[in-house]
Amino acid sequence: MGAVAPQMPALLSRCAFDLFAEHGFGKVNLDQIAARAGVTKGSLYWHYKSKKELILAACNHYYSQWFKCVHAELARVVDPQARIRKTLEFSVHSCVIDRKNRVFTTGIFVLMQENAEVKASWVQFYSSVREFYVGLVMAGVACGKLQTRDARRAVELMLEAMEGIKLRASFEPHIADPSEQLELVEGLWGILNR
Amino acid sequence: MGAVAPQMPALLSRCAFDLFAEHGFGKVNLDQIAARAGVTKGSLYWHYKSKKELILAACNHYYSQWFKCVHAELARVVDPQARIRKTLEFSVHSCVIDRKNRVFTTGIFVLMQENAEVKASWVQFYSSVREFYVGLVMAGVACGKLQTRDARRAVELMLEAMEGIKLRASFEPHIADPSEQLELVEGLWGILNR
DNA sequence: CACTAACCATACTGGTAAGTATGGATCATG
DNA sequence: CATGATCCATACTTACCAGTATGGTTAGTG
Repeated sequence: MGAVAPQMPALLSRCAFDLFAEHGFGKVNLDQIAARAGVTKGSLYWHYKSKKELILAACNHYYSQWFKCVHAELARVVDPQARIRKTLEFSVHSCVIDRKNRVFTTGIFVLMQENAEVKASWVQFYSSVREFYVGLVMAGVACGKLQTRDARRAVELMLEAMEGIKLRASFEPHIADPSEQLELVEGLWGILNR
Repeated sequence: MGAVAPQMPALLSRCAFDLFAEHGFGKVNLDQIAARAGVTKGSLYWHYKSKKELILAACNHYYSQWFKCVHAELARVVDPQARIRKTLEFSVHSCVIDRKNRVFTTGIFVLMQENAEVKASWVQFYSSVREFYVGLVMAGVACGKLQTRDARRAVELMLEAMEGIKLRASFEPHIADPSEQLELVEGLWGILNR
C-alpha cells in the first residue's frame, strides 16, 4: 500500500461545507475547495469522482452534524414539554440564527431544483426531522402538556413556517438577529400547540 | 423611424417568464428565450442590455400580474372576512398549487442569493404583499370578525408559513395537489386568527 | 429617392469551470 | 530492493453561454 490519508475525504467535504456555507454554492468552485483542504483539484478527483458527489458528502456532513447536536442537547432533558422547547430552540438557533447553516441549507434548495440526488438526500433528512418532532409532540400530548389535535399536521405546518422564516431571513436578515430567537420560538410553539 | 415593434420587450419578458417557470432559471439560456419569442439573441440584446435586465423584467411581469389578479378577485367582495379568505385562497392557489408560479418564485430565491437587483425587487414585492395583508387583517379586527392580537406579526408568520409550504412542495409535490388547497388555507387562516 | 434609425440575424470572442491525461512521489509488502 | 497501489500536482481539453461585432433589412421622413 502507498501513503494513506483516510481523513482526506472527510476533510474535503468539510472544506466544501465551509465554503458553501460562507459564500453559497454558486460562488465556489472545485479549485477553491481543494485549495482550502491544502491540495489541488487533481487530488480532489482522486477522492470524489464528480462535483455532485462532493456536494452530496457536504450535505451528509451537515445532516449527521445536525442530529448529533440535537441528541447532545436533549441528553439530560426528560420532561416532554422541555424536550420540545429545547428542540425548537436548537432548531431556530441552528437553522435560522446561525448564518452559515442558513446559507448552506438555503443553497440546498437551490441545488435540489437541478440535482435529484441532493433532493433525495434532503427529503430523507427532512422526513427524519419531521418524525423526530412528531414523536416529541405525541409524548407531550400523552402526558397532558400539549393540546395538539393533529400532531403530524401541526409539526408539518411548524416546519414549513420555520423554512419560510429561514428563507425570509435570506433577504431580510434582521429577523434572524439573536435577539429575535425567543419570539421566533414562541411563534412556532404556538403553531405546534393547537 | 424604422419598423417599430413596441410589443417585443414585453413578448421577450413573457417568454423568459414562461421558460423560467417551466424549467427553472438554471436550465434556460438566452438563445432559448429568444427562440421562443421568434427572434435570435442578437435582437434580444437590442431590447435588453443584459441577462440581468431581462430577468428583472420577467420578475416584474410576475409581480404586476399577481397584484392585477388579486384586485380582480376582490373587486366584488366587501365583507372583510370574506376578503381575507378570498385573498388567502388566491395566494395558495397562485403561489403553491400553480406549478409554474411556484417554480418561478422558487427560482427567484435562487437568483436573490447572487443578484442584488432581483433581491431588491423581491423585497419590494414581498413588502407590498405584507402590507396588503396587514390592511385586510386590521379591517377584519376592526369589525370584530377576527381576534388577531398583533396583525403584523400574524401576517408575517402566515406568509413565512406559505413560503415554507411552497418550498416543501418543490420536493414533496403531493402537498400542492389541488385537493389540498382547502386544508392549506385552513392552516394559514389559523395562524392569522390569533 | 435618399437617408437614417429601428430592428434583427449570423458569426464570432472570451471567460469560467468541470473534468481528464499524465507523471511524480510515497510507502507497505513479498 | 523491486513492485504496485495510493495519493497528489500540473497542464490540458471540453463545454457552455453571456456578450459583441458586424452587416443586412425595413419603414418612416425630408
